[in-house]
Amino acid sequence: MRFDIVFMPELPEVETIRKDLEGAIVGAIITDIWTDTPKMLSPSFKSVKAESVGKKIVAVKRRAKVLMIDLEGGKCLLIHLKLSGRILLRKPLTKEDIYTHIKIILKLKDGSPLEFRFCDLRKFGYVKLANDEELKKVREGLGPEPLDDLTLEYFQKTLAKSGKPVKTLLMDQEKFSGIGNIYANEAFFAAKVLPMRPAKSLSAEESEKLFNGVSKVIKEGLDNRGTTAKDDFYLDAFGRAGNNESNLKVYQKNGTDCLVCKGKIQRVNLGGRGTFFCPNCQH
DNA sequence: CTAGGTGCCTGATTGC
DNA sequence: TGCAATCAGGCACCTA
Repeated sequence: MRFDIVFMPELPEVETIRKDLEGAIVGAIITDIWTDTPKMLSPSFKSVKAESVGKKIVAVKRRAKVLMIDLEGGKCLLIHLKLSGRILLRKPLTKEDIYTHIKIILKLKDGSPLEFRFCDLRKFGYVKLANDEELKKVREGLGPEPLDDLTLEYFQKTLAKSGKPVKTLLMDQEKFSGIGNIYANEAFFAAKVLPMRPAKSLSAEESEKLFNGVSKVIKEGLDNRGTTAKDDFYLDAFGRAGNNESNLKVYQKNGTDCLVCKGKIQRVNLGGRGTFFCPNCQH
C-alpha cells in the first residue's frame, strides 16, 4: 500500500471537501499565509498574501474539480488539488500533519479555530488569485457540471463529433467536467461500453447508457463522501476517508474476477492513463 | 481545428 | 548490493 502517493480527487471528492470547508471557514478572516513552496501560488506568493490577508472568506464554491474561495471585496482564490493535493483543517500548532507534505497554510480567525493546510506531495496543485480572465475560464471554459447542467442531447452530440477514444473525451475538462480516472472507468463498466471505442462509434443507446452511468457513479461517489481506493489515500477536510471504495467494480482491479461474469478485469493504457474494464461485460 | 508530445514532481518499482 | 532508469497521473503548454 502506498499510503500517501496519489489521491486523485475528482468531483465527488472536491465537492465533499467544499462542503466541509463551507461549514467551517465561511466567515473566518485570513490572518496570514505561509508556504515553503511559493511556486504553488500564482501570480505570486506576495500578491496572494497581499490580497488575502485581512480578508473575510464569504463563500466556498466549486466548478468542476476547482475550489473557489470567495473573499470579501470580490477577489477569489482558485484551488486545484491535481493528483496529490489535500486540504486539512487542523488546530494551529498541532503536529498531526507533520508527515503529510504541508506546502501552504492559511491562518484563520473569527469563525474558525482552525488552520487551512494545503498538503501536496507532488506539488502539482495550486492556489491562484484569479483575475477576470482566469475566473471566466473556470466558470465558462469548462464543460457542463455532470449532475446539474449536462444534458443527454449535449452528451450525445459531443460524442458523435469526436473520433477520440470515448474515455479520453469524457475526461476532457473542456468538453465535460469533474470526471477523472476513477469515475470514468466505473461509468464505462456501468454502461457496459468499452472505454477505448472511438467516441463517434457509440450508438444512441450506448451513449445514453454511458450518460446514465456517469450520473450514477458520480452520485454514488457524492453520497459516500468520495473514494479512498486501495492505492490512493483521499481524505476530506477533516482527515476522514471516503466510503465509496466498496462501489468500485473495475478501478485498480486488474487481474481480479469480474463481479458480474467472473471474467478477469484487464488494464490497458489509454491516453497515458490506466484504464480498467471487463472484456466480457463491456463491448 | 486536432493530435501528439513534454514538463511539472516524487516515491515505488524495475533493470542492470 | 547499489544505483539509475522508468513509471504514474491532471492539466498546461507547445509543436506539427
